[in-house]
Amino acid sequence: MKLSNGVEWALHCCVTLGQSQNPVSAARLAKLHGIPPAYLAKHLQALSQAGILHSTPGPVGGYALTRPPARISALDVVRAIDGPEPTFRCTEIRKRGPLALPPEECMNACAVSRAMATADAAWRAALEGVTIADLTQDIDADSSGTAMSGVREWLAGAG
Amino acid sequence: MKLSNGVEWALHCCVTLGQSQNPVSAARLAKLHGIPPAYLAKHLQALSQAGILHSTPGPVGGYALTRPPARISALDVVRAIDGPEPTFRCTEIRKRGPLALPPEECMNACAVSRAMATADAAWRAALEGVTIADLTQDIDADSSGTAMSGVREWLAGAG
DNA sequence: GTATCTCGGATATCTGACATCCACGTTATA
DNA sequence: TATAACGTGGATGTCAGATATCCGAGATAC
Repeated sequence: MKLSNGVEWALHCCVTLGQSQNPVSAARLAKLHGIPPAYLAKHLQALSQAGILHSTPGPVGGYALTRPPARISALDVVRAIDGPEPTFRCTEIRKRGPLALPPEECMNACAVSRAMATADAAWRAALEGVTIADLTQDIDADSSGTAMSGVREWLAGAG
Repeated sequence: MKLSNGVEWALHCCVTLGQSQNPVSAARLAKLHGIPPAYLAKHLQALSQAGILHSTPGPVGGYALTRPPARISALDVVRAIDGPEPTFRCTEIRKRGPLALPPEECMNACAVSRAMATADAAWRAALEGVTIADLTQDIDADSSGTAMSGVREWLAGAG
């Protein structure tokens, strides 16, 4: 099991966009983070379709957050990039083999599926409790308060 | 992100093995659950290497649990099948691009990585709280107490 | 009105999961 | 002792999804 690394890019991009009042193009976001521009564009599209980012076409266009960083959770970003499907998909083993259960006894999810779903819910709850604002603050604290001001300067400059 | 469906098979096989005092061959486990025998054998090998199952070669051989079902957690099985790697791998974005941080400021994990690791720990903790014995009891309750007796009968018979 | 910059969807490549098979060592039974 | 049954490990083929890229549609500034 592996999480798409696009999630990491998307989270960092949301943190960055929280530092800018003007739209930032996909190309500049890619250059700032040192990642492939064409591929990042695909993930930004997903964030846009999920309602996390607002895109403005034309010159001086780009992407911007649709709401304050404190109202965007890490779970929102993960769902947008990785999809809403749970990590575990039940194959309904109990309906197969010589001891297969009749469909009328399989109305609710099987015990294995329920246990995995509970763990999945715990994972999602933890992600829901972290916002882009939290991540921004933590990243700034890690750098002794220089990271975000550096980002703002870079965004203001020519890049 | 997707969890290998071998995890589902492995959990069901552990529940089944908990109902048998004698070793059960991979072929019979596959037939009972209606899944491909050759592929299941691969996963059973992983469970054996992880110390969850004990294998006995030769005729009347097969697999058996190494400890009581109450002492085998769902996390043990997931780790054996899916590997110990966390769901999120940090690409160290902060070391790339024009604002790359020097290595001496990257001694500890970045904020994004920490947030994902926390969620991952919550997921694993939830799985650790569920044992094979719990799953067995739940499956039996779902079937009004007929499922496990049916499994025991099938294992005792020729199959 | 035009040129330019942007997003958006369609397209190609490539890794890893899924699934299978076979030769080998081991063990119980005849 | 010979034989049959079983797990072990490696090699192999197949396929979905992630990775990576390109070009057309649309909007804005000049």
